[in-house]
Amino acid sequence: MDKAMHIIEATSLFGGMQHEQLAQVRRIAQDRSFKRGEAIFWEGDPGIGFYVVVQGKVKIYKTSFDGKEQILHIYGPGHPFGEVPVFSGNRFPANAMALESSRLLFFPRTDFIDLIGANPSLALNMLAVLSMRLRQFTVQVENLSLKEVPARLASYLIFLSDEQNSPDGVSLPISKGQLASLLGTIPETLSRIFQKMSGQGLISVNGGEIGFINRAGIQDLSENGRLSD
Amino acid sequence: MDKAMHIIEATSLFGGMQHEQLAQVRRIAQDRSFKRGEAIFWEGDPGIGFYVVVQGKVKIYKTSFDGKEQILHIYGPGHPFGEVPVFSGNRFPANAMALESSRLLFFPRTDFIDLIGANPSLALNMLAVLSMRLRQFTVQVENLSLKEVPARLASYLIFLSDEQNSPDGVSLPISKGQLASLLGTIPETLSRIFQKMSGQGLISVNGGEIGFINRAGIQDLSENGRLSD
DNA sequence: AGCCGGCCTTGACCTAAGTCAAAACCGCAT
DNA sequence: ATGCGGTTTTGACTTAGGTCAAGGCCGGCT
Repeated sequence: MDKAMHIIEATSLFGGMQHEQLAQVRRIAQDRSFKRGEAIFWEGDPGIGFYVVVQGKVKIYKTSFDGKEQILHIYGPGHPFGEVPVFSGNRFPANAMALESSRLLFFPRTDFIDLIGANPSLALNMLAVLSMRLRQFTVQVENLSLKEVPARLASYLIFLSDEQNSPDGVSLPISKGQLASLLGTIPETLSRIFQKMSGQGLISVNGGEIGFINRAGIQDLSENGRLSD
Repeated sequence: MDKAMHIIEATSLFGGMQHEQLAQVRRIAQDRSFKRGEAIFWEGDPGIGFYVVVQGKVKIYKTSFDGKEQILHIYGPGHPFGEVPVFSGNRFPANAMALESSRLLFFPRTDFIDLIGANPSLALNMLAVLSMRLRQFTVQVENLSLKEVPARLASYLIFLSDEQNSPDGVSLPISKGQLASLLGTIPETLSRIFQKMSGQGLISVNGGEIGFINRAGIQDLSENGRLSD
C-alpha cells in the first residue's frame, strides 16, 4: 500500500480535490527519508519546495548566536512545512530537523505552483494553512511576551489534552528538554515548574506521563495565572 | 482624485493585475475611517473581511489578563491586515486600533474570495503576503525568546534605518511607549536602554530623533550582542 | 503667560528565571 | 548484572528586567 497516497488524501491541504487531481499531486511529490537528528534544511538555505510529513516528527527552530534554541513548531504526519519560501520566493526563515526517523514528501516549488494554477481550491487550502499558522504565531508571541513560564506550560498541557482527547492527563510527545525549548525556557526551569505544579496538587508527573489532578486549576493558570509558592 | 485607487494600484497584494481587474477590486472595497485611538476590531470578533491602510497608521496587538500589551505589527499606507479569518474562517486572533486618524479600505470576505477564483495571480499575491508575514513572525519570536532588550532595540533601529533609507540615523515613527510594547518590554526599561546606548557612544537621542554614532556597533549589538555596563 | 495632562525619565527595590556545577536517573549495549 | 551516555533533577547563586512611586518635560488650550 502507498502510505504517501493515504497521507495526501487525509491532509487538509489537499482537501476537496478530485481523484485525478490527487494523483497529480502524488506524481510531483518526491519521497525523502531522514534519520533522527538529521537536518532537513537550514535557515538561509534557498527554498525550492516544501515538505509534508508522512511518518515521524520534525521540529522547526531558531538558534541564537550563543547556542540557545527556540522551537517554533513540531509537526507530525499530515502536516506541511517549509512553504514560506515557495511563495515569498526566498530562503528558509528557520531550521528544520527530524526528531525521529521520518518519511517526508517533498513538493518542488514550480510543479506545485503550476498545480495551484489549475486548482483554485488548492490555493484556498494553502491560504487556510498559512492563516492557521499565523494564528498559532500570535499565540506563541502572546505566550512568550505576556505569560510566565508556568502559564505557558499549563497552556501547552491543555492544548495536548485537547489534541489527545484525554481530559485527565497527557503523555508528552517530546522530551522535556525539547519541551523547554518549545516553551522558550531551559530544562532546569521547566523541571522546577513541574515540581511546583505537583506540589500544588495540580498535576502528577511520572516521567513523560502527566496526570491532571485539578484540571480547572491548570486551565485557570494557563489563562489568568501565576503560580503561588 | 481617488486616493484609494492609487493605493490599490501601488499595493503588492494587487500587483500584476489588469486595469479592469483593479476596477473590480475598487468596486468591492468599502471606505472606512477611524479616529486616533479608535478600535478597528477586537480579538475574538468574527472576521467578515480584511482591511488595507490608505492613510494613517494601525497597530495589531494582544493584551494580557493584567493589562500588559504586546504589539504584533504596525501597518501604514498600502499594507493589508486582518486577513487571517478570511481564510481560516473564524475570529480575529488579535486586536486592531488606529494609532492616528486613518482611512482604510474594507474588503468583504465573500466578495474577495470570488475575486480570487477569477484571478489566480491574486491568490498567489495573497500567499506571498501571508508568507512574508510568517517570516516576520519567526523574527519576532526569535527576538523575544533569544535576544535581550538592547539587541531587540538595535535590530529595530537598523530595520528602521533601512526602511527610511537613512544610514546615519532614524526618526521614530511611533511613541517610545508604543515602541516598548512592540519590543516586548516597558517604557522604563526602554528609557534606560536608550540611556545606556547613548552612554556607550552608540547613538544620540533627541526626542524621537536617533542619531547613529557607531552604526557598526549597533549592527553588532543587534545580532551578537549584549550591552556591557 | 500659565496650567493641565500625557509622555518620558529616574531611582530604589524585587523577582522570575537564567547560569553553573554536581548528582541522580534511565535505557541500552556490552 | 555492569557500565556508559544522555537526560533530568537539585542546589546555590546571579542578573535582566519588571514594579512602584516620584519628578520632569513638553505641547496644547484657555
